[in-house]
Amino acid sequence: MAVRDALLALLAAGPRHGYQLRSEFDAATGGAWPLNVGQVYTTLQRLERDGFVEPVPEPDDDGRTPYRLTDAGHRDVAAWFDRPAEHSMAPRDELPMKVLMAAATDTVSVTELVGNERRVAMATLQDLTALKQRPDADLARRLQIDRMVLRTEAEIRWLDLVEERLAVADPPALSRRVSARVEPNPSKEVRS
Amino acid sequence: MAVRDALLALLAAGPRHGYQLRSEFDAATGGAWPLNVGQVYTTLQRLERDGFVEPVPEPDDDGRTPYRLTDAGHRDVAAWFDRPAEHSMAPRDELPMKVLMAAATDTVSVTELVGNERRVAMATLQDLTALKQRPDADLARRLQIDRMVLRTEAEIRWLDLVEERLAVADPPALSRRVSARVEPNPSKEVRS
DNA sequence: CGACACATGTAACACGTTACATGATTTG
DNA sequence: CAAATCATGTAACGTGTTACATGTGTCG
Repeated sequence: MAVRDALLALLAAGPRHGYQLRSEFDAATGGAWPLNVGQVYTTLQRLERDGFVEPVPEPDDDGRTPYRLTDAGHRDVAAWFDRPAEHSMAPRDELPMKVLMAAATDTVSVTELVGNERRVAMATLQDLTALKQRPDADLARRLQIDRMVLRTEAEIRWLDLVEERLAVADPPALSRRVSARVEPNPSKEVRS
Repeated sequence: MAVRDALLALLAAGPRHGYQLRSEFDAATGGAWPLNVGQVYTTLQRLERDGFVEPVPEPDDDGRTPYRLTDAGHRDVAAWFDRPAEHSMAPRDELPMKVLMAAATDTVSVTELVGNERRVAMATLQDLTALKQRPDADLARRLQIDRMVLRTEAEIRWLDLVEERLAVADPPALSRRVSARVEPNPSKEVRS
């Protein structure tokens, strides 16, 4: 619900029309994650359907109809800002998913996978520091770059950890095989 | 496409039927992110529609019909494992979204928001280290906990950075138009 | 004039997710 | 027997996302 929440947040500063929301969103996020204008209108419709926004009764001078928050909308924005962001257990992320599946299925070499990922991550790190050097970036952009740097460093350290714990029984094979190898593998798991 | 990819990866180890995939998924991810069985069947249908899996011609001894990868499916899994995980610019994440929107709209105190988030993050950190102590966790679970620890630490450092850069012109006001109260917001329970 | 930004929308689809319906089999 | 687990599926919804249609105003 990222887009939804973001639009509500922007509307908390006052009535806006669709196109305006798009440009303010771009400005706020520093241009990363370009937002398709159509999505703004779609989301706006859905928000109206759910009673969080409403069109301003009297249209603009130029026929544009700005939207404003309803009371419910205001409450929703406030709640969103108050509620701390979810630090999900995040196995949904692609990287841990890959690592766990590689470890579980034994169809790919975990060490190779980890090695690749680490190499890519370190390259990313270099790109990021290069980006940070350039002075043309605005504040939002720079903050996001910093976040990516910290995140990538954490990811690399995690990959080290994974290797440390999983590399034990993994042969240093060069060629990977992803093939159907049937193996009676009755794993029972008890949910906590 | 996390679920989709994960199921394909599991099927790379050999034909499986729906229920089996669910339990293996749970086992592989250590039980975090419980997967609704229905979703397995839904995803399986979509995968069949797209030509990545197919039901095994001869049903099981007990009438269950396992699915297996097609050639396209095998190629897809291999490609998934080969392709390094997307390190997205990730402004879609809730935390940076909140911070950037707060900074952009000036309807909430950024410092308060950052303070809250940091407090929550540090509480999470404590919960996580407590969880790590317990010996009942399997490998997958422990790896994910470690990842969350590293990630949370990175997030905290980022919040420090944000404060450093944004706190300049931000008055220590207590209430704004959209309140950002500090509720008795004790250590949020980490999903166990 | 032609290109381009402004501005609004719709249709269609993908994926994730939950709730529900329905049975067979096992087990206390 | 009753409850739990195994097992399969469907219906419905929500958000994100893209492609497309359409029109106005502006500026070189």
